[in-house]
Amino acid sequence: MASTSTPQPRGPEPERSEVALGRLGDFVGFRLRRVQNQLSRKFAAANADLGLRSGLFSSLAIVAANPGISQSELSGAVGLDKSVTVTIIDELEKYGWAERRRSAEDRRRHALYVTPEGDRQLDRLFARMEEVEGAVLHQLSDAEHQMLNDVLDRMYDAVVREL
Amino acid sequence: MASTSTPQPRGPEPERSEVALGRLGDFVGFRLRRVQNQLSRKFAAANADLGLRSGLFSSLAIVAANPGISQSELSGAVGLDKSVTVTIIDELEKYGWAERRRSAEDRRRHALYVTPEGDRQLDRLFARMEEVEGAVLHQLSDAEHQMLNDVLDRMYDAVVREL
DNA sequence: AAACGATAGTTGACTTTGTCCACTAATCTC
DNA sequence: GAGATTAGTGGACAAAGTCAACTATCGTTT
Repeated sequence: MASTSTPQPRGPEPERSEVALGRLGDFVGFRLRRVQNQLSRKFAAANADLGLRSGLFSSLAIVAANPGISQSELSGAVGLDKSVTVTIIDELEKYGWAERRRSAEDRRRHALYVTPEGDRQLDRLFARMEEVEGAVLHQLSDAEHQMLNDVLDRMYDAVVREL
Repeated sequence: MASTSTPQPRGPEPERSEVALGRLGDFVGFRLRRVQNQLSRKFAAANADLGLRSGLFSSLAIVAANPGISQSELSGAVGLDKSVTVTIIDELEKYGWAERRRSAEDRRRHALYVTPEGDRQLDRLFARMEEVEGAVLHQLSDAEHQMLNDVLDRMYDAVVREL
């Protein structure tokens, strides 16, 4: 991947203006989206040099945490379609960060594993992510941070359970 | 940090395939994305009958809260490109929910206004959004809800300020 | 063991969404 | 008035997700 030009994720700059939010400000979903948009924008900018496809990082992280996971399970965990997962694993293999191994018990399955090089890359990515989040989390006390994680987990459980 | 990452020795026991998050669980951005994805999915499903384009709802809400706002200002507020805003306003006008009026002072600008019908539609949409969020927020105490909003606002201010 | 349906992975067509660039009309500056 | 700037528009393009079909394996039924 030496010759291709790196795609630069740039977008409209976050505007600090005096626009009223109105009733929109009463909803958590709006605040959530706002923060999350900016965070992912920052993370993409920090990793623009690598030209990472979105979803690649989390997929790699999930595989690392679940050695031998199948592509279907990975799809479910990351929330992507199976077909998208295929192309992500393709890229991961191309980079040499992960590999497919046919499962011995069920030869339909591809058991996924992270390579040592993939582990190193993951370390780098996690470090960058920590850096990006650090500036934001610095605003929060430890208790608030903990509360936030806890609340978000409960919200996630609630919203997932009712589907 | 919350209680999520649990190293699982995945044995050949497919009781309930719980996927480990690993280090990913240490990041707020991940949790944020997770919850927000599910929430917006639910909201889209609740409004599938209307075939709403994404961003249309928030645009309408912003116009309602800022009568006479220009398209550029709206773009900045919602975080979309100007060209995208154009097509959104096109749709809003087609539905009869909003309208462009040429500004008298600056004839380049389109001052945007929500129609009475648009206001009624907005009421319906806000009601649905409340319904969608209600199931999730029900998990939270009032104090937690308040703290969540406060924390998210501070995070947003922090991430916006450093650009 | 042959046949059936179900599952894992793959591929390709299609839609949606966002980004970028060029063009116009109007405004502002000098 | 000339030239630069801004608001809005249109179109080309790329990234990303959805969907349906297809192959190969597996499990179960008969």
